[in-house]
Amino acid sequence: MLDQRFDPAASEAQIYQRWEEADCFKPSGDTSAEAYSIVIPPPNVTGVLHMGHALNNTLQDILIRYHRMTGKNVLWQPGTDHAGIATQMVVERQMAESGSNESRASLGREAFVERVWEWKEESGGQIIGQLKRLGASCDWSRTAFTMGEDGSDDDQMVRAVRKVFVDLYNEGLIYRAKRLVNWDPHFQTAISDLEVENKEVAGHMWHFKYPLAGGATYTYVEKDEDGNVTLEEERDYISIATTRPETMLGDGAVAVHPSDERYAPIVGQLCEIPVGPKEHRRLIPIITDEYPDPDFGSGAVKITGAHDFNDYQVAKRGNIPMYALMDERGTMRSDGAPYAEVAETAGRIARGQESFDEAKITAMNLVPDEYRGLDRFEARQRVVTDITAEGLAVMVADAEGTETPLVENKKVMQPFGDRSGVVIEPMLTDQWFVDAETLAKPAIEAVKTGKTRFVPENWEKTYFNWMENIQPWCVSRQLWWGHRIPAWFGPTADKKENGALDVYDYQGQIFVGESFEKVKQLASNYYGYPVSEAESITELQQALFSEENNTSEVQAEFKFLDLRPKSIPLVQDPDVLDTWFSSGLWPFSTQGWPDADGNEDLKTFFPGSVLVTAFDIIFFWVARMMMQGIHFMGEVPFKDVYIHALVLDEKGQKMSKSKGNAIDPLELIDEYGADALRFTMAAMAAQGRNVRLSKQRVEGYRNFSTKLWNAARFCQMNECANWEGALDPTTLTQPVNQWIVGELAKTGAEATTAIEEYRFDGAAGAVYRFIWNIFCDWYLELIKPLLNGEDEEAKVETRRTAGWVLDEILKLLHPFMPFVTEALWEQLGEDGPKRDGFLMLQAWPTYDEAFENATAAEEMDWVIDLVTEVRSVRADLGVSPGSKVPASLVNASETNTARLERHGEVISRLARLEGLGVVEETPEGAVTTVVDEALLALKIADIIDIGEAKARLTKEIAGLEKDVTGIEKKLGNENFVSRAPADVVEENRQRLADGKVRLEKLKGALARLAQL
RNA sequence: GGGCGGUUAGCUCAGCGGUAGAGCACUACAUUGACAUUGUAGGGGUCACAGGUUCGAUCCCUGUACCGCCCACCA
Repeated sequence: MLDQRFDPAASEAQIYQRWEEADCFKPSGDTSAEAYSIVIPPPNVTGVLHMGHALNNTLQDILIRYHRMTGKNVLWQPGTDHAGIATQMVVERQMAESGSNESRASLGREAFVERVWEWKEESGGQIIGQLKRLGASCDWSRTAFTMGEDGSDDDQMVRAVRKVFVDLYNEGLIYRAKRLVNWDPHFQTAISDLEVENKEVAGHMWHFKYPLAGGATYTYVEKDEDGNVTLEEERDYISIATTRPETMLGDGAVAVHPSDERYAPIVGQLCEIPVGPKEHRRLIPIITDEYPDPDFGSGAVKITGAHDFNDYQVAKRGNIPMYALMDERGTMRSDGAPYAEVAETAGRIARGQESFDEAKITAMNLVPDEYRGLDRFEARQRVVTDITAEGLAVMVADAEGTETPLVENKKVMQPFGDRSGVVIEPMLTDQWFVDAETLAKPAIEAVKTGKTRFVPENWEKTYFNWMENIQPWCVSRQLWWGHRIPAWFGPTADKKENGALDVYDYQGQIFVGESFEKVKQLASNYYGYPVSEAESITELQQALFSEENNTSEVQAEFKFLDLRPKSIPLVQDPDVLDTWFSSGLWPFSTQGWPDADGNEDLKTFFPGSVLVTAFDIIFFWVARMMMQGIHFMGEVPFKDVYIHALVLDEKGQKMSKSKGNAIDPLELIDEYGADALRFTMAAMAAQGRNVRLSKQRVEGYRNFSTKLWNAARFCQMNECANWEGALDPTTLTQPVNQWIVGELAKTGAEATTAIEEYRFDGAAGAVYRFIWNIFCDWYLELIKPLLNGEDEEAKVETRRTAGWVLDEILKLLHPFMPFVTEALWEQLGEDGPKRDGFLMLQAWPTYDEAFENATAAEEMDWVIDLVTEVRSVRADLGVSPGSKVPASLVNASETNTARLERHGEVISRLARLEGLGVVEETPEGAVTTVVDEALLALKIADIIDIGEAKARLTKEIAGLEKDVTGIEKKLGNENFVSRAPADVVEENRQRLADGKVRLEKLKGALARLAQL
């Protein structure tokens, strides 16, 4: 006998364990069956399950369980992501909080990475355990990790990443370049555009005067739209607006639009940056460029190529030097020569008296001595203060004529690191870039031609928009935790005819290969000398300088001539790859690529059937998988991309720990069970919307599972449970049984279609309604008389049908509520013939047309309508619920007379009636109502308020009259009759006829009431 | 500035060219009879606004207003 209710806390883990031990999650291996595969979006290895995961993985598990039941060879590929920045951050924070003196720096690279591996081993199982609690039926024996087992050279995952890097490099699709990139001063690494969040913050716009060189002046003229002069004055300066005064120190020019007549007289002249020691004021040229907007601000823009993305473009176009001002922590540089000296050089460059190259500019630190080492925001304040003190701020007069510096308070968009939260600084650095534009082209094409389909479709637009405007992808990170870039730097060297080398710098030459062994070959061919691996530049320097190697004279710094070294030292790039670089390979790297022996799985399970993810990582992940998948596999990585909503709190806010509004899915599982949470996720997963989660909703679905449990309990008590074999609907004789199997078939079809179309809410809703509103509310009530009756044949048939329908219900509900359904499947099976294995491995139900019996459906609808009508009348007229009311059906048709004979007992029972039969005359003292063609008479006139009964009828008549009038009007409209589809017209005629008949009867009933 | 989406019952949301729906909440009644994590009945909506297309619009089109989100370089 089943317990009173299902206890998720006690059962779920145990059921899960038995599935797992029985290898239920593994692919069937039946290669004759269609393959169905999904790769899990790998959660951060050290992460914890949040509501987004709960939704994401519930939907995947529904698909996986459904397709597994349909007999496919199903793989749900699990795994975790090493999550470079996030994990490194966690471990660093732990060390800081532990109170020990250890830090990343103190440990050094090797020990620190070792520590992260330890942390991965320690906490990496947590999220997987949590996914198991949710019921995720992944094949855990294949659990993958984006860094492989141990990150060693021969690890398959590592080899996959290296091969991709090397191949792309050799194809010219990965290159190293000095570019302006987003720099995170907190983590001290470059990050990609996507990892930057632009936020609007309160800022200021300062206006400063850049005096013309040598006190030159010009006539500044402003005109309105009609060309009338509105301002004309002599000026000895050009006015500049900036939100970032500290970057003035690195200005290389002032730019104006070529069409801007105001500044035409001074284009080509020099002006002075109004900051820094007076005696070393730096001069910069006034140039023209298309970039400045003459209508914005003063129309003149300072150009700081090394600290602003727009300025960078202008500087590149105009060959303007880009002076870097900050170090990797975002503080003002304090390296290099004293300011006076550097400013002098810069001056000569500006006047065209000295040539320059990239290396030279990079080495120049133009931060005045007194600002060196300052934090960038502190420096900003100092610059503003100093300029203002000198009277070079643009002044504005108030109403009383008092002049104050012009400082506009305005909202400015500022870039923040999505992980660090600090202001991102554009920095000129050497980084590795992927030519995303080239890779994007076939990825765009694949979606255009439908090889990959977005569901819902509208996300294609988002995808196209981003892909068509894609920028080079910066893939190098100055972190320690991640895939080390397989590139080695060696000295730039010329080979001389005598076989000796002239070496010009330490690491100008790049060798890319999958291992040092391969690179060694490349490099020794290149140099004509053996090569060795050095740990660092220092080591490399020492090697080059060492006596035994250096047979030459050192002519100048960085130059070694006539070198005949025993070996040439190479240093591996210290940087690691962007996490998404390896995540992008996930669909095939998890299937054994690039190894030949991995190809069976690869053939079977690649491409994936569908990728299930939220829209916030379309760019980060989906796009990258598309690009890398198509490039390396020659095929799209998945056929469908199902984009689901974000989980928000009840108020529609994004859940986050910091806001404190996060609901922990594990707490919900503890409280209501995984099934309830899963069903909530499915029911709320309407396409293209956000999911607002409330506990109440989860509680409601927990109640649903209890409802099912009790229905099963009822079946069990009545010996309905667990009958063997299939059910042949054509052998059924009882209308109620014929009807329920038809309703079940409809539900099955509805649920199946909905799942196939990724309408999880539709599928969940269909099953929910069938179970609660049809099976429990009606069917179980309707069969009670049969189960308790004398007719043995009918009893057997009913037990059999009820038990069979219940089993079918368990199958249909299983993908949504795997635990309670599996528990019922098992426990119901205990009394009868043994179950044929786990529910989760049963075949998904399909039903042919024989299950639908229209006659039985009409009959049972009539029964239900009749009962409902009586209940409604009774409730409205205040008849006490317990009392039995004498009732009869007046002038019923033959059909309904027969129906009443069959179902009179159950109708009487459900509607609390007695003496129910068919009569020809309306009995005395009866209140009547209309059911179908007949009048239903209830002998309650003496116990109710006649006024209320009248009111009830009057209201119904009024409503019906409104309907009838509306339809009459419609049918009176010639255009409607002639243009509307025939079936719609016919339907309306029928409704009108039915309505009129009913109306007449209701009016008759009201008249009769009036006589009482 | 560009793009996407939303506006339907008190709340959260489905629906979608032809009778406006669900869950929760609310109201009334019901308790030995599978289930109070329950049952029965009920109240509640000019489907944001304005035009248009159509025999017919909550649904399609155009515009307006608010509300979200994403992308974007205005110093």
